[in-house]
Amino acid sequence: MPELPEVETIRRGLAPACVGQTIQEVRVREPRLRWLVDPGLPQHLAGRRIESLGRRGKYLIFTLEGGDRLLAHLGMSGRIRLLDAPLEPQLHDHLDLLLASGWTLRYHDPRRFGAWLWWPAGQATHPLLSALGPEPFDPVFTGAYLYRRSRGRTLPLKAFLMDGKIVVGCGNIYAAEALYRAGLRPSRPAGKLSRKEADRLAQAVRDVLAEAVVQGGTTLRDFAGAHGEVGYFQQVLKVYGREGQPCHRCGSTLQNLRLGNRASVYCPRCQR
DNA sequence: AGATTCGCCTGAGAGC
DNA sequence: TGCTCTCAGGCGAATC
Repeated sequence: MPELPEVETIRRGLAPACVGQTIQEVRVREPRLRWLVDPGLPQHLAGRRIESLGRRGKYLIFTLEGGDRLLAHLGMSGRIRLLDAPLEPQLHDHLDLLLASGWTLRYHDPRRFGAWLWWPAGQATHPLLSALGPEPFDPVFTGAYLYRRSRGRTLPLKAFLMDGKIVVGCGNIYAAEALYRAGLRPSRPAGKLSRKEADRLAQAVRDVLAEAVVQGGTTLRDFAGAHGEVGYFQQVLKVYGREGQPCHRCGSTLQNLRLGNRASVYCPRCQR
């Protein structure tokens, strides 16, 4: 499940093969993704040069010469692989970008929660990005910021952290890990956060995500980078997926509670 | 407005 | 073997 570190890993893997390259052809085999792929997309992209590959939260942004953009989101199960030849597509290989260099960028997504969206240059902001909160590594993302935004909120801290309007990039895995590092219980109402705890939480979010980027993300089932390489952060996970196992810090049995239909593993002793 | 639930999807695993 | 059920979850939309 690609969260910020996985998307960043893919971006870094793709960039050297994409940036400066011309898109020769686009093949859409299955347009029914999160939103229907614009039938005009192949036309829009053919013959265009990719100027840069950026990231905003969990979105990849391909900027083309002239300022038009292509927005991609991997949803739950999306993968992008670089192939040195356009091999026979397999089940769930929904979309290909064929580059003039001979490389093929192939999108694979069994659950089809992902998206590929055309974003014309004339449109200054994209509606999916306009309401997003700061990047976790942005200097504005601080304890003071988290403290201010959490005032008056009653929802659980975990849901608060996973809200992209508060901060981007934190999905179920990294929200759970950050809360463990900060010693905060996932169910705690966000508004009850003290100023000091807000500092700890902001630091924990930054640290967890930064470390995960260094490790190349978390490979639990099938996440892989652009070249098929796996991530290593799963070896660092302290709570996610460890229900019933002992806390690495105090030995207590880790508990799982369901918050808004999502698994939330925590240590009942270390997290208050 | 904030909080909560739903819906979109398929694959893996459990249980029978 | 094969069926049914549950769970996984990003995130926008709908509802309370």
